[in-house]
Amino acid sequence: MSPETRKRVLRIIEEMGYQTNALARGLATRETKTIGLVIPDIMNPYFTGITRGVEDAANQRGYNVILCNSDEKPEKEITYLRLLQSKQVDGIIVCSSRLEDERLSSSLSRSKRVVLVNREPVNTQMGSVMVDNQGGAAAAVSHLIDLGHARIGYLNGRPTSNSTNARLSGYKETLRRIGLAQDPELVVDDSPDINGGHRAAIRLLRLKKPPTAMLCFNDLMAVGALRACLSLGRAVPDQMSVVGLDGIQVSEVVTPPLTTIRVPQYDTGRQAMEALAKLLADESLTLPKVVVPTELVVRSSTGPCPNHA
Amino acid sequence: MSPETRKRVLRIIEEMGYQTNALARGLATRETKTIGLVIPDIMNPYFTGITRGVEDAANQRGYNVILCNSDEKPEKEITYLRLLQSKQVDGIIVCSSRLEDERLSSSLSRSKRVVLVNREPVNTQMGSVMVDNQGGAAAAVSHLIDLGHARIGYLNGRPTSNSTNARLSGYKETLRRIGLAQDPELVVDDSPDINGGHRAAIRLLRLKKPPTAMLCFNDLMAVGALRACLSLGRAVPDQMSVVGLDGIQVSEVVTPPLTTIRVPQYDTGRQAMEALAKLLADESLTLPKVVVPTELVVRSSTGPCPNHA
DNA sequence: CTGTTAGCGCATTCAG
DNA sequence: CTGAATGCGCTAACAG
Repeated sequence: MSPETRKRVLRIIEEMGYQTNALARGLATRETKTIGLVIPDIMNPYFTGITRGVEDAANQRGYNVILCNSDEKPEKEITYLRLLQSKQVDGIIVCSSRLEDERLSSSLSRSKRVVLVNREPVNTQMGSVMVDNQGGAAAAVSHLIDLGHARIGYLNGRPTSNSTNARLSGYKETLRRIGLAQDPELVVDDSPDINGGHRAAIRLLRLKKPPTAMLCFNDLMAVGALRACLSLGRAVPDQMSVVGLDGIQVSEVVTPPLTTIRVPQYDTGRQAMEALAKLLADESLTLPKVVVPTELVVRSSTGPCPNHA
Repeated sequence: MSPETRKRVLRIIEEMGYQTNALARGLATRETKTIGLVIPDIMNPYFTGITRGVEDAANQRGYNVILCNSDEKPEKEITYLRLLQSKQVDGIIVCSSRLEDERLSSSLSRSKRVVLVNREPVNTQMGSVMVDNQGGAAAAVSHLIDLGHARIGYLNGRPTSNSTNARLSGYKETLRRIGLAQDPELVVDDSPDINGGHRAAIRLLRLKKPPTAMLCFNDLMAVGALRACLSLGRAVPDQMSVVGLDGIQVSEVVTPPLTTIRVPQYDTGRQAMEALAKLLADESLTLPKVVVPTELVVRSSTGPCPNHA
């Protein structure tokens, strides 16, 4: 055909909004430019940040992301994993999976590229992004010890979560390292949200020998603890110090602003996607394993130990 | 083959984790069981709730959702829309689009099923889910008037957004209906976040004749306003009433807890997906158009007008 | 370097 | 009712 006709045809095609069918392309090339993201719950601000980090990094590299909320239910997680693979996603990022190693790896086809967030890889083909939860909790405890606190309570989340265990052991480890007594009644479990924090804090406050400071599994629990102190008439930080973990937005908005350990959610997500992109680009590369650091943010919910002053 | 062999083959297939290739199926059936969700920003708690509502309803119906953050940038939105269509999603939900009608409809192929959230449909083939923003703002103003306030400031968001305009006109409309004077200097624009609210509130508080109450475009701005009051020494609600809009989680956690207009984000998302599913199921159905109601939640940031008492 | 063809893995159609 | 052929729209390998 003449070059002129050709041009006209191309322009018309453009005008009519023609776009190549990505399904057909995917079938032919075995590349969909789509990845799957499995998280417990997008409504949890912690995972919201991760999601945004993943999406930005993905978009930048020409990938789309399919969002899956597992609600920490193993069956839901497995169903999503199957679905994602049947949709031929190029890779999958799984956050805070609660599946046993066995079920997790059997739900993933051997060839699928996977990056785990907040969980040790279950085989040698997965990348991983680990937040330094243990170090974060340790820094929080050290901060309280520096302020003179010796009886430090810990509001634990649900013990089945990886982050929970890492943070708990950061707490215990630090107490031991410093040589402080560990009173088992100072560690209480509850759901990792505001209500759970409230309940757990009340239990601690009603102890015969209550702690002078409380470290909380996450900021949401810390907010609940703040409220518990308020309702029982304990002034924060004068009579009770409270420190959270995560550094979500509410932590700076509550009264008093929360001393917390900032965990860079956005960056975690971004790194996860970058690790996945590396796996996707180069098969034989050494597995990406990144550790995301945490940072102590001192605000107004912690102060010197009253008895100690 | 023998039925026994057959059984064994099927079992092996099952064990090896075989799953049908959704790409190939999609190519053949022209149905991908995937939808696209375009929102400004998942980090905004308002959209987080919508997203979860969409995802739940989608999952329940066997759909996956591709998440797209547009950051309210027209080019980004258009790019995503093209991408989603090239991936042959069955339908698209677009939240708070800032595109002009022309560009929005030309970015969508005529056959694609679309549901708009917080925006009037631009043609007769789209479904829509509208939050009753105007009614919500009106209820907030009425609440303040009932408390005796006559000078009511309004912290407006960016005037290019649909929600902003609806809320602003709810405010103006109510003042007019009651017969209260409208002082233009009582309406200030700023970015719809904590810092924007802080700045805007300061401007209002420094007026020669400051208002006795402030209505804020959203809860984030209201939190900023609360802080502004604190920093300028105005007691809330004794010297200044503040009301927010949205009912996100922070609104109940700040001090004092915010009186606000609750907008059911989750339900908005859910309804949007249900509307889309209807469009997908039945071509000739009357277009789903749903209006989501709002609800006044009175907490502790509003009180009687001091001069009036 | 351009133009043609086979095949990706399904669903659907048609024949047996 | 079961089994083989056709095509979905694209890319890749191939031939001209």
